Amino acid sequence: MTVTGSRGRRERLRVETTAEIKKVALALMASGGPDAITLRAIAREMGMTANAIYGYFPTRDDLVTTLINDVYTALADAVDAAWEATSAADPAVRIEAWANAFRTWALVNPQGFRLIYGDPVPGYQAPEGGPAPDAARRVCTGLTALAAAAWPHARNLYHDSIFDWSDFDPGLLEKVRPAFPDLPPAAVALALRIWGHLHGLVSLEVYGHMRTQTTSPEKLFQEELAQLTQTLGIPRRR
Amino acid sequence: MTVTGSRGRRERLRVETTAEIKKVALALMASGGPDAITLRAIAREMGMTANAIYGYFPTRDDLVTTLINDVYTALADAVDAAWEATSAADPAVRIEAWANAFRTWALVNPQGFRLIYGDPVPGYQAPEGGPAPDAARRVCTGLTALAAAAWPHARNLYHDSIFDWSDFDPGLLEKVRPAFPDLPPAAVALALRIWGHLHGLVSLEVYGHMRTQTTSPEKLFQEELAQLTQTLGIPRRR
DNA sequence: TACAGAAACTTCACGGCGTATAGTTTCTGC
DNA sequence: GCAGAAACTATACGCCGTGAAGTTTCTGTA
Repeated sequence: MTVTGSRGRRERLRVETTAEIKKVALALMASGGPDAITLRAIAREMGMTANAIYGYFPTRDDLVTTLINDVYTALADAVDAAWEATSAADPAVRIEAWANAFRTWALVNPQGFRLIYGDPVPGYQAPEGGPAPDAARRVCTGLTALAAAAWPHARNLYHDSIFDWSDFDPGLLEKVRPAFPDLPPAAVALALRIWGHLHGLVSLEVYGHMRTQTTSPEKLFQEELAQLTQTLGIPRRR
Repeated sequence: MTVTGSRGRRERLRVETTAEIKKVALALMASGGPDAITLRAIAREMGMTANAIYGYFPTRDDLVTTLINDVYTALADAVDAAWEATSAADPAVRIEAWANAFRTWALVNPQGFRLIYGDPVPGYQAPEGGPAPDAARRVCTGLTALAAAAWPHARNLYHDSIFDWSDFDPGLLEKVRPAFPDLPPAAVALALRIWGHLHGLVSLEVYGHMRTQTTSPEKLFQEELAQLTQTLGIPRRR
């Protein structure tokens, strides 16, 4: 091995090419949806043969899996950042910031949202383990933080909760329980329900199903947030 | 034209073949998802050439559009039936019946749910008009009925509503306002929000995103319904 | 009943897709 | 300087939707 590492050169080129493949794939996705991610189109864009990509990803599904991971991570970063940017003193503001960041990200990256949450791509089957679930967990952990922030106000609404820890995935609890030791199972259930609420409204909007019903999905979402904080018993801010 | 109508024979065969194409397409979809709907596979199954199908549907997207219409109509029928099967006297039971019918249909016909609400198929673009929006409207009208049933209890929660009629699609209002003349815009917004809630939870479940978080999505959904009726101010039954 | 024409269907062809196999070029470390 | 690995290309196969042209079968009418 030389001083500057000529072996490192190959490796660097490899990393760069891998990055370019992903970059081109994401660009194709942004302009034509998840289905536009074809090896041949990527190769065409890069001045390569489609088969060259097989040196970097064993199969198209592996490429898609990697992209899902990256995009999901970007979403998790966005909502985390919105959360961190607000003060813990005002739960309502925090929750609204998180939710708005979620929706805004989805509207800015509709194809990314589809990639993550839709049929990702023709016959794609999600692998069991891997890093994409990690990003999902980050989002869920963020949601639990949201529920935790509301819990002091909301706890009395859930006295007769039917949930216990066995109702949840161990992998999720592993992340969540250490972070929020005092939180009961009912709060995790609340977090998942809120996830469902927000996901539903956003996904109907992103997929265009709202367009034929309402002209102002924005208003609908803000109403949702207002009702959410109110339902959670959080005093209105200002 | 003969007495029994020999022209009618051609027509009957035509109708039958059209029906068979759709039947086979739905079967393919049920077993392999929306992407398994290929003209060649359908033709193979029917002992025909793929191009023969062009005599019945101008393009594959038109076939898919027809299927979406049929499947969406089936969903609308299912929830309508559940609604009709319950008494108007107990709004909580009615609402829960409607929502459970929605979720159950989705779990029994996951591929149908994907066809309706997902990326329907690789590059498919939904046409503007057509009968599929009609089924969507039926579902939304059902939801409005749901909101209407709850409105006597829930109205005082929405005194400072920000909605007016211009926030909604005229086509929707055309259906909804005659059916529920006394309902304010806020109730329609509530209906759409409830749609979002239910759609979100069900779609996360159908697409498998819940599987890595909770082991009992059923419990989560029932909790959702319990909280929903409670939030709407409907007295708990029994 | 014979026949023109329409309808139903097949054959052939094109380009696009993922991907397997085999061959070629280019780089790297000794 | 050279063996071997790594990167990449060429060719091929079987899928796909779809267009054009040809063939068979049915049907209403003369």
